[in-house]
Amino acid sequence: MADFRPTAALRNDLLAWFDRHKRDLPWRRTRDPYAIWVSEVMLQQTQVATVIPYWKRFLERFPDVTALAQAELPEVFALWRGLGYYSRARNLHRAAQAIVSTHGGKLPSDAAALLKLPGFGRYTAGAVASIAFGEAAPLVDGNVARVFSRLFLVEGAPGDRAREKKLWALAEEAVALGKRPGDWNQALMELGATVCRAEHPSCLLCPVRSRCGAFAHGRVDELPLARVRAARQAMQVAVAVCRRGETFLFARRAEGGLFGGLWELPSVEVTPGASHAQMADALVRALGSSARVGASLGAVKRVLTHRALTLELFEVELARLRAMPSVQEWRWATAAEADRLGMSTAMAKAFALARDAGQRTVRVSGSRRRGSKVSVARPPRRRPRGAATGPMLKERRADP
DNA sequence: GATCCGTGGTG
DNA sequence: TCACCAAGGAT
Repeated sequence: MADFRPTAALRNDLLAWFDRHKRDLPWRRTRDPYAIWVSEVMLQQTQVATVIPYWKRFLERFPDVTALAQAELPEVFALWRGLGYYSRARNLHRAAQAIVSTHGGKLPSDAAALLKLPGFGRYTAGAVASIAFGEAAPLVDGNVARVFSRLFLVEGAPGDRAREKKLWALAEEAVALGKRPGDWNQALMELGATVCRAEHPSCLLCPVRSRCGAFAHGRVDELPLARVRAARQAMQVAVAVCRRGETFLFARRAEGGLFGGLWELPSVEVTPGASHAQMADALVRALGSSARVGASLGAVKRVLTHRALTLELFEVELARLRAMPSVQEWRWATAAEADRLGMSTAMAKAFALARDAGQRTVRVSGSRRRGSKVSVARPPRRRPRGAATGPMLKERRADP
Protein backbone atom coordinates (compact mmCIF):
# COMPACT_ATOMS: atom_id res chain seq x y z
CA MET A 1 0.00 0.00 0.00
CA ALA A 2 1.30 3.43 -0.90
CA ASP A 3 2.64 5.72 1.77
CA PHE A 4 0.60 8.91 1.61
CA ARG A 5 2.95 11.77 2.31
CA PRO A 6 3.86 15.13 0.74
CA THR A 7 6.08 14.64 -2.32
CA ALA A 8 7.56 16.78 -5.07
CA ALA A 9 5.30 14.98 -7.55
CA LEU A 10 2.22 15.93 -5.57
CA ARG A 11 3.41 19.52 -5.48
CA ASN A 12 3.97 19.61 -9.22
CA ASP A 13 0.56 18.16 -10.02
CA LEU A 14 -1.28 20.52 -7.73
CA LEU A 15 0.65 23.62 -8.83
CA ALA A 16 0.05 22.78 -12.49
CA TRP A 17 -3.65 22.46 -11.76
CA PHE A 18 -3.61 25.76 -9.84
CA ASP A 19 -1.92 27.60 -12.69
CA ARG A 20 -4.63 26.41 -15.01
CA HIS A 21 -7.76 26.57 -12.85
CA LYS A 22 -7.27 29.22 -10.19
CA ARG A 23 -10.10 31.69 -9.83
CA ASP A 24 -9.57 35.27 -10.90
CA LEU A 25 -9.87 36.98 -7.53
CA PRO A 26 -9.21 40.71 -7.11
CA TRP A 27 -6.52 40.24 -4.46
CA ARG A 28 -4.68 37.90 -6.84
CA ARG A 29 -4.20 40.84 -9.18
CA THR A 30 -2.04 42.74 -6.73
CA ARG A 31 1.30 42.16 -5.09
CA ASP A 32 0.74 44.87 -2.52
CA PRO A 33 1.29 43.20 0.88
CA TYR A 34 -1.19 45.55 2.53
CA ALA A 35 -3.96 44.65 0.08
CA ILE A 36 -3.18 40.95 0.47
CA TRP A 37 -3.21 41.31 4.25
CA VAL A 38 -6.64 42.97 4.20
CA SER A 39 -7.98 40.16 2.03
CA GLU A 40 -6.63 37.50 4.39
CA VAL A 41 -8.27 39.11 7.41
CA MET A 42 -11.59 39.49 5.63
CA LEU A 43 -11.43 35.89 4.45
CA GLN A 44 -11.13 34.52 7.98
CA GLN A 45 -14.21 32.36 8.47
CA THR A 46 -15.82 34.19 5.57
CA GLN A 47 -16.48 33.04 2.04
CA VAL A 48 -14.82 34.53 -1.03
CA ALA A 49 -18.01 35.79 -2.68
CA THR A 50 -18.95 37.70 0.45
CA VAL A 51 -15.56 39.33 0.79
CA ILE A 52 -15.05 40.69 -2.73
CA PRO A 53 -17.25 43.83 -2.52
CA TYR A 54 -16.05 44.60 1.01
CA TRP A 55 -12.42 44.31 -0.05
CA LYS A 56 -12.90 46.64 -2.99
CA ARG A 57 -14.66 49.29 -0.91
CA PHE A 58 -12.08 49.00 1.85
CA LEU A 59 -9.10 49.38 -0.47
CA GLU A 60 -10.74 52.32 -2.19
CA ARG A 61 -11.27 54.14 1.08
CA PHE A 62 -8.02 53.00 2.75
CA PRO A 63 -5.54 52.46 -0.09
CA ASP A 64 -2.52 51.93 2.16
CA VAL A 65 -1.44 51.25 5.71
CA THR A 66 -1.10 54.92 6.53
CA ALA A 67 -4.61 55.76 5.39
CA LEU A 68 -5.99 52.99 7.56
CA ALA A 69 -3.85 53.96 10.55
CA GLN A 70 -5.09 57.55 10.37
CA ALA A 71 -8.77 56.59 10.10
CA GLU A 72 -11.18 56.77 13.01
CA LEU A 73 -12.26 53.36 14.22
CA PRO A 74 -16.00 54.00 13.68
CA GLU A 75 -15.37 54.57 10.00
CA VAL A 76 -13.46 51.29 9.81
CA PHE A 77 -16.39 49.58 11.51
CA ALA A 78 -18.83 51.18 9.11
CA LEU A 79 -16.95 49.66 6.15
CA TRP A 80 -16.88 46.33 7.95
CA ARG A 81 -20.57 46.30 8.76
CA GLY A 82 -22.14 43.02 7.70
CA LEU A 83 -18.87 41.07 7.55
CA GLY A 84 -19.08 39.88 11.14
CA TYR A 85 -16.34 39.14 13.68
CA TYR A 86 -15.82 42.83 14.25
CA SER A 87 -12.72 42.39 16.39
CA ARG A 88 -11.01 41.67 13.07
CA ALA A 89 -11.62 45.29 12.06
CA ARG A 90 -10.40 46.62 15.38
CA ASN A 91 -7.24 44.52 15.23
CA LEU A 92 -6.61 45.47 11.60
CA HIS A 93 -6.79 49.12 12.61
CA ARG A 94 -4.53 48.59 15.62
CA ALA A 95 -2.02 46.65 13.57
CA ALA A 96 -1.94 49.40 10.94
CA GLN A 97 -1.11 51.92 13.63
CA ALA A 98 1.62 49.65 15.00
CA ILE A 99 3.06 49.20 11.50
CA VAL A 100 3.21 52.96 11.01
CA SER A 101 4.69 53.69 14.42
CA THR A 102 7.27 50.90 14.66
CA HIS A 103 7.83 49.55 11.12
CA GLY A 104 7.95 52.77 9.11
CA GLY A 105 4.58 52.06 7.51
CA LYS A 106 5.69 48.83 5.85
CA LEU A 107 4.49 45.37 6.83
CA PRO A 108 7.17 43.15 8.33
CA SER A 109 8.13 40.61 5.66
CA ASP A 110 8.50 37.46 7.75
CA ALA A 111 5.96 35.33 9.56
CA ALA A 112 7.63 35.58 12.95
CA ALA A 113 7.43 39.38 12.97
CA LEU A 114 3.90 39.45 11.55
CA LEU A 115 2.77 37.10 14.30
CA LYS A 116 3.45 39.81 16.88
CA LEU A 117 0.87 42.18 15.36
CA PRO A 118 -2.76 42.27 16.55
CA GLY A 119 -5.03 40.04 14.53
CA PHE A 120 -2.17 37.94 13.14
CA GLY A 121 -2.39 34.32 14.19
CA ARG A 122 -0.38 31.46 12.79
CA TYR A 123 -2.55 31.20 9.70
CA THR A 124 -2.58 34.88 8.71
CA ALA A 125 1.15 35.28 9.40
CA GLY A 126 1.88 32.31 7.14
CA ALA A 127 -0.49 33.52 4.45
CA VAL A 128 0.91 37.06 4.22
CA ALA A 129 4.52 35.90 4.54
CA SER A 130 4.18 33.30 1.79
CA ILE A 131 1.80 35.06 -0.61
CA ALA A 132 3.05 38.63 -0.30
CA PHE A 133 6.73 38.04 0.53
CA GLY A 134 7.56 34.60 -0.86
CA GLU A 135 8.67 33.13 2.47
CA ALA A 136 8.36 29.34 2.72
CA ALA A 137 5.95 29.72 5.64
CA PRO A 138 3.34 27.01 6.24
CA LEU A 139 -0.34 27.64 6.81
CA VAL A 140 -3.31 25.54 7.85
CA ASP A 141 -6.86 26.79 7.42
CA GLY A 142 -10.10 24.85 7.19
CA ASN A 143 -9.44 23.97 3.57
CA VAL A 144 -5.89 22.76 4.14
CA ALA A 145 -7.00 20.74 7.16
CA ARG A 146 -9.65 19.00 5.08
CA VAL A 147 -7.38 18.44 2.07
CA PHE A 148 -4.56 17.06 4.23
CA SER A 149 -6.95 14.92 6.25
CA ARG A 150 -7.99 13.21 3.05
CA LEU A 151 -4.69 13.19 1.16
CA PHE A 152 -2.64 11.91 4.08
CA LEU A 153 -5.30 10.08 6.12
CA VAL A 154 -5.08 12.35 9.16
CA GLU A 155 -7.44 11.06 11.83
CA GLY A 156 -9.02 13.05 14.64
CA ALA A 157 -11.69 15.74 14.79
CA PRO A 158 -11.21 19.51 14.49
CA GLY A 159 -9.87 20.82 17.78
CA ASP A 160 -7.92 17.64 18.49
CA ARG A 161 -4.49 18.82 19.58
CA ALA A 162 -2.59 15.92 18.07
CA ARG A 163 -4.40 16.42 14.79
CA GLU A 164 -3.53 20.12 14.65
CA LYS A 165 0.10 19.32 15.34
CA LYS A 166 0.17 16.75 12.53
CA LEU A 167 -1.46 19.14 10.09
CA TRP A 168 1.01 21.93 10.78
CA ALA A 169 3.93 19.51 10.52
CA LEU A 170 2.63 18.31 7.15
CA ALA A 171 2.15 21.91 5.98
CA GLU A 172 5.68 22.78 6.99
CA GLU A 173 7.10 19.72 5.28
CA ALA A 174 5.14 20.31 2.08
CA VAL A 175 5.85 24.03 1.69
CA ALA A 176 9.56 23.38 2.08
CA LEU A 177 9.65 20.83 -0.76
CA GLY A 178 9.93 23.40 -3.53
CA LYS A 179 9.57 26.98 -4.66
CA ARG A 180 6.50 29.20 -5.00
CA PRO A 181 5.34 28.87 -1.38
CA GLY A 182 2.56 31.41 -1.83
CA ASP A 183 1.14 29.62 -4.85
CA TRP A 184 1.47 26.27 -3.12
CA ASN A 185 -0.46 27.45 -0.09
CA GLN A 186 -3.11 29.04 -2.28
CA ALA A 187 -3.32 25.92 -4.43
CA LEU A 188 -4.13 23.84 -1.36
CA MET A 189 -6.85 26.26 -0.30
CA GLU A 190 -8.17 26.55 -3.84
CA LEU A 191 -8.44 22.79 -4.12
CA GLY A 192 -10.31 22.65 -0.83
CA ALA A 193 -12.67 25.45 -1.80
CA THR A 194 -13.53 24.26 -5.30
CA VAL A 195 -12.85 20.50 -5.57
CA CYS A 196 -12.08 18.88 -2.23
CA ARG A 197 -15.19 20.41 -0.66
CA ALA A 198 -16.63 19.39 2.68
CA GLU A 199 -19.82 18.12 1.05
CA HIS A 200 -19.87 16.37 -2.31
CA PRO A 201 -16.20 16.65 -3.24
CA SER A 202 -15.47 16.35 -6.96
CA CYS A 203 -12.94 13.59 -6.76
CA LEU A 204 -13.23 12.84 -10.49
CA LEU A 205 -11.96 16.36 -11.21
CA CYS A 206 -9.20 16.23 -8.63
CA PRO A 207 -5.67 16.59 -10.00
CA VAL A 208 -4.16 14.58 -7.14
CA ARG A 209 -6.71 11.84 -6.53
CA SER A 210 -4.20 9.19 -7.56
CA ARG A 211 -2.10 10.34 -4.60
CA CYS A 212 -5.02 10.65 -2.16
CA GLY A 213 -5.19 8.25 0.78
CA ALA A 214 -8.90 8.78 1.41
CA PHE A 215 -9.73 8.17 -2.27
CA ALA A 216 -7.67 5.01 -2.31
CA HIS A 217 -9.38 3.72 0.84
CA GLY A 218 -12.90 4.89 -0.02
CA ARG A 219 -12.91 7.17 3.01
CA VAL A 220 -13.46 10.54 1.34
CA ASP A 221 -16.89 10.95 2.94
CA GLU A 222 -15.71 10.13 6.43
CA LEU A 223 -12.61 12.36 6.55
CA PRO A 224 -12.15 14.75 8.18
CA LEU A 225 -14.17 13.66 11.20
CA ALA A 226 -17.10 15.90 12.10
CA ARG A 227 -16.68 18.64 14.62
CA VAL A 228 -18.62 18.41 17.86
CA ARG A 229 -20.40 21.71 18.21
CA ALA A 230 -21.79 23.30 21.34
CA ALA A 231 -25.55 23.72 21.45
CA ARG A 232 -26.88 27.12 20.44
CA GLN A 233 -28.19 29.19 23.33
CA ALA A 234 -31.25 31.41 23.29
CA MET A 235 -30.62 35.06 24.04
CA GLN A 236 -33.29 37.70 24.46
CA VAL A 237 -32.76 41.45 24.43
CA ALA A 238 -35.13 44.28 25.26
CA VAL A 239 -34.48 47.22 22.94
CA ALA A 240 -35.44 50.83 23.61
CA VAL A 241 -36.68 52.94 20.71
CA CYS A 242 -36.31 56.53 21.88
CA ARG A 243 -37.43 59.11 19.33
CA ARG A 244 -36.87 62.83 19.43
CA GLY A 245 -38.27 64.45 16.30
CA GLU A 246 -36.54 62.80 13.38
CA THR A 247 -33.76 61.32 15.49
CA PHE A 248 -33.31 58.15 17.52
CA LEU A 249 -31.13 57.52 20.54
CA PHE A 250 -28.16 55.22 19.97
CA ALA A 251 -25.60 53.77 22.35
CA ARG A 252 -22.16 52.43 21.59
CA ARG A 253 -21.42 49.15 23.30
CA ALA A 254 -18.38 48.59 25.45
CA GLU A 255 -15.41 47.04 23.65
CA GLY A 256 -15.11 43.29 23.74
CA GLY A 257 -17.80 40.66 23.89
CA LEU A 258 -20.76 40.33 21.60
CA PHE A 259 -20.96 43.19 19.09
CA GLY A 260 -18.23 44.98 21.07
CA GLY A 261 -17.75 48.61 20.13
CA LEU A 262 -20.71 48.67 17.77
CA TRP A 263 -23.63 51.08 17.88
CA GLU A 264 -27.10 49.90 18.82
CA LEU A 265 -30.46 51.08 20.01
CA PRO A 266 -30.12 51.06 23.83
CA SER A 267 -30.56 47.46 24.88
CA VAL A 268 -30.56 45.20 27.87
CA GLU A 269 -30.32 41.42 27.93
CA VAL A 270 -33.20 39.65 29.66
CA THR A 271 -33.98 36.08 30.58
CA PRO A 272 -35.15 34.17 27.49
CA GLY A 273 -38.92 33.98 27.55
CA ALA A 274 -39.31 37.13 29.65
CA SER A 275 -42.73 38.77 29.40
CA HIS A 276 -43.30 42.27 28.07
CA ALA A 277 -43.77 43.52 31.62
CA GLN A 278 -40.49 41.95 32.73
CA MET A 279 -38.70 43.45 29.76
CA ALA A 280 -40.19 46.87 30.49
CA ASP A 281 -38.93 46.59 34.08
CA ALA A 282 -35.49 45.61 32.83
CA LEU A 283 -35.37 48.64 30.56
CA VAL A 284 -36.29 50.95 33.43
CA ARG A 285 -33.64 49.36 35.64
CA ALA A 286 -31.03 49.83 32.92
CA LEU A 287 -32.01 53.28 31.69
CA GLY A 288 -33.03 54.80 34.99
CA SER A 289 -36.24 55.83 36.64
CA SER A 290 -36.87 58.61 34.11
CA ALA A 291 -37.59 55.99 31.46
CA ARG A 292 -41.21 55.51 30.42
CA VAL A 293 -41.72 52.28 28.50
CA GLY A 294 -44.57 52.36 26.01
CA ALA A 295 -45.87 50.08 23.31
CA SER A 296 -44.14 47.03 21.93
CA LEU A 297 -43.01 47.56 18.35
CA GLY A 298 -42.49 43.88 17.60
CA ALA A 299 -39.50 41.56 17.54
CA VAL A 300 -36.56 40.67 15.31
CA LYS A 301 -35.02 37.21 15.31
CA ARG A 302 -31.46 36.51 14.29
CA VAL A 303 -29.40 33.32 14.50
CA LEU A 304 -25.65 33.42 15.12
CA THR A 305 -23.37 30.41 15.29
CA HIS A 306 -23.69 30.03 19.06
CA ARG A 307 -26.77 32.09 19.86
CA ALA A 308 -30.35 32.53 18.77
CA LEU A 309 -31.08 36.22 19.29
CA THR A 310 -34.52 37.71 19.86
CA LEU A 311 -34.67 41.50 19.92
CA GLU A 312 -37.91 42.86 21.40
CA LEU A 313 -38.51 46.53 20.61
CA PHE A 314 -40.33 49.00 22.87
CA GLU A 315 -41.13 52.66 22.55
CA VAL A 316 -39.34 54.47 25.36
CA GLU A 317 -39.37 58.07 26.47
CA LEU A 318 -36.41 59.21 28.48
CA ALA A 319 -36.08 62.45 30.45
CA ARG A 320 -32.37 62.11 31.10
CA LEU A 321 -29.52 59.82 30.21
CA ARG A 322 -27.53 58.11 32.87
CA ALA A 323 -24.23 56.30 32.69
CA MET A 324 -24.37 52.60 31.95
CA PRO A 325 -21.34 50.34 32.23
CA SER A 326 -22.31 48.61 29.01
CA VAL A 327 -22.37 51.92 27.08
CA GLN A 328 -19.32 54.00 26.23
CA GLU A 329 -21.03 56.71 24.18
CA TRP A 330 -24.50 58.07 23.39
CA ARG A 331 -25.77 59.98 20.40
CA TRP A 332 -28.91 61.00 18.61
CA ALA A 333 -29.03 60.19 14.92
CA THR A 334 -31.47 60.39 12.06
CA ALA A 335 -32.27 57.28 10.07
CA ALA A 336 -29.84 58.39 7.36
CA GLU A 337 -27.08 58.98 9.89
CA ALA A 338 -27.81 55.66 11.54
CA ASP A 339 -27.00 53.88 8.30
CA ARG A 340 -23.44 55.13 8.61
CA LEU A 341 -22.99 54.03 12.21
CA GLY A 342 -21.36 50.67 12.70
CA MET A 343 -24.24 48.44 13.74
CA SER A 344 -24.58 44.68 13.68
CA THR A 345 -26.91 43.18 11.12
CA ALA A 346 -29.26 42.15 13.93
CA MET A 347 -29.49 45.72 15.20
CA ALA A 348 -29.80 47.15 11.71
CA LYS A 349 -32.84 44.94 11.21
CA ALA A 350 -34.26 46.03 14.54
CA PHE A 351 -33.73 49.68 13.67
CA ALA A 352 -35.43 49.19 10.31
CA LEU A 353 -38.44 47.84 12.18
CA ALA A 354 -38.43 50.79 14.59
CA ARG A 355 -38.10 53.31 11.77
CA ASP A 356 -40.88 51.74 9.72
CA ALA A 357 -43.13 51.58 12.75
CA GLY A 358 -42.75 55.34 13.01
CA GLN A 359 -43.57 55.82 9.34
CA ARG A 360 -46.58 53.61 9.63
CA THR A 361 -47.88 55.67 12.52
CA VAL A 362 -47.69 58.76 10.38
CA ARG A 363 -49.59 57.06 7.61
CA VAL A 364 -52.26 55.79 9.95
CA SER A 365 -52.87 59.27 11.24
CA GLY A 366 -53.08 60.47 7.64
CA SER A 367 -55.64 59.18 5.21
CA ARG A 368 -55.05 55.62 4.12
CA ARG A 369 -52.95 52.86 5.60
CA ARG A 370 -50.63 51.18 3.14
CA GLY A 371 -49.09 47.77 3.31
CA SER A 372 -45.96 47.28 5.32
CA LYS A 373 -43.00 45.04 4.75
CA VAL A 374 -42.89 44.26 8.44
CA SER A 375 -44.78 41.12 9.23
CA VAL A 376 -44.79 41.53 12.97
CA ALA A 377 -48.16 42.30 14.50
CA ARG A 378 -48.12 45.61 16.31
CA PRO A 379 -50.24 46.21 19.38
CA PRO A 380 -52.31 49.41 19.56
CA ARG A 381 -50.23 52.49 20.14
CA ARG A 382 -50.50 54.30 23.39
CA ARG A 383 -48.66 57.38 24.47
CA PRO A 384 -46.23 56.97 27.28
CA ARG A 385 -46.90 59.28 30.14
CA GLY A 386 -44.81 61.41 32.38
CA ALA A 387 -41.69 62.28 30.44
CA ALA A 388 -43.03 63.88 27.30
CA THR A 389 -41.95 67.42 28.15
CA GLY A 390 -38.70 66.60 29.90
CA PRO A 391 -35.55 68.65 29.41
CA MET A 392 -33.51 68.24 26.26
CA LEU A 393 -30.93 65.54 26.56
CA LYS A 394 -27.26 66.26 26.34
CA GLU A 395 -25.59 65.10 23.16
CA ARG A 396 -22.80 62.63 22.68
CA ARG A 397 -21.76 61.42 26.04
CA ALA A 398 -23.15 60.45 29.38
CA ASP A 399 -21.30 61.07 32.60
CA PRO A 400 -18.52 58.55 33.05
C1' DG B 1 -7.80 24.40 26.19
C1' DA B 2 -12.51 25.48 25.73
C1' DT B 3 -15.26 29.34 24.40
C1' DC B 4 -16.48 33.27 22.27
C1' DC B 5 -16.97 36.17 18.28
C1' DG B 6 -21.16 37.23 12.79
C1' DT B 7 -22.73 36.48 8.59
C1' DG B 8 -24.42 34.45 4.29
C1' DG B 9 -24.75 30.33 1.50
C1' DT B 10 -26.33 25.64 1.04
C1' DG B 11 -28.90 21.32 0.89
C1' DT C 1 -36.86 25.44 8.81
C1' DC C 2 -32.53 24.11 10.18
C1' DA C 3 -27.89 22.39 10.76
C1' DC C 4 -23.66 22.96 8.95
C1' DC C 5 -19.92 25.39 7.17
C1' DA C 6 -16.37 29.10 5.54
C1' DA C 7 -8.83 31.78 3.63
C1' DG C 8 -9.16 32.18 12.47
C1' DG C 9 -7.86 35.01 16.56
C1' DA C 10 -8.13 36.28 21.36
C1' DT C 11 -8.79 35.10 25.95
